[in-house]
Amino acid sequence: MPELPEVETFVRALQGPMLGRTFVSVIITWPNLIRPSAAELQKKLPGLRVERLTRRGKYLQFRLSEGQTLFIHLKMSGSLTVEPAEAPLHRHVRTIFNLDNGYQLRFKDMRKFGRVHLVDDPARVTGHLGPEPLDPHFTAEDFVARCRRRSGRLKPLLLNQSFIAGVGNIYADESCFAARLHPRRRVGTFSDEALTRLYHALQKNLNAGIMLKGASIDAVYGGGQFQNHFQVYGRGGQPCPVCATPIKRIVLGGRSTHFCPRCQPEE
DNA sequence: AGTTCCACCCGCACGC
DNA sequence: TGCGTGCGGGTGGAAC
Repeated sequence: MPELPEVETFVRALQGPMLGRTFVSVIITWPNLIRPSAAELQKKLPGLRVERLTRRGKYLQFRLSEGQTLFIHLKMSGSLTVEPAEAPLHRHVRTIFNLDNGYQLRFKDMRKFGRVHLVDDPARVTGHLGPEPLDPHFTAEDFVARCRRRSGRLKPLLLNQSFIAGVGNIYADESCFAARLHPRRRVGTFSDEALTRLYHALQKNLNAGIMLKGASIDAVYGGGQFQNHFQVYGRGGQPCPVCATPIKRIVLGGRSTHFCPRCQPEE
């Protein structure tokens, strides 16, 4: 379910319980999620220690001893908890990582879209990702230049992880609204100024999401508060907070898309 | 001849 | 019962 801010929230919550811990064993109840294979994870992971826990795009990245890296992608419905081994097990837990202190890292994923990767070369998993939108080295000029090399429609481009990493459906819609750009327009039709507005809108919304511990829009992930600050996402038919025109909902690139037809004119 | 774009689709649960 | 929907993204064929 998470986008960048929600994944970041998981990373921060898990750092305390996970840093310095050593994996003891792995229990796999749904092998299809594991890459390269369930057998390989069970063979290689025991004895490896968590040295760093970070995020790259929407991946959680566990830097392990012996140069190994564990990636977890939560996709639409995944979540992670650290619980005592004796705590009741939820039926949607797909992978259980036993730790050296009697606790377990539990990967729960109702829809089974998530992925677990254990690799020696991180680039095999995240090498295709575009820049981090909140990286201070990634400037507005970089963003505009990147846009100038593309020809597609705006929103599908923002959702393309090889164009920019970590942006999903909510933050794309909210950022297009904040920058007053129609999500279906071709990116080449926007001025440098418009794209610079979008760059700042993305940073502002992603940072707000992180501050509020992400958005909780269903029962799978709770605790975040960003859903209370949506301007357009999920608000089809309701008045635009700026001009009171009803928010439109369309399908774009296969995803529901929300915008104000007056604040975000097409052409 | 690549490269880019876009619809489709992958389990599952929930609400109308 | 049935259908539409979903905080993602890989795939493959179509279109530049």
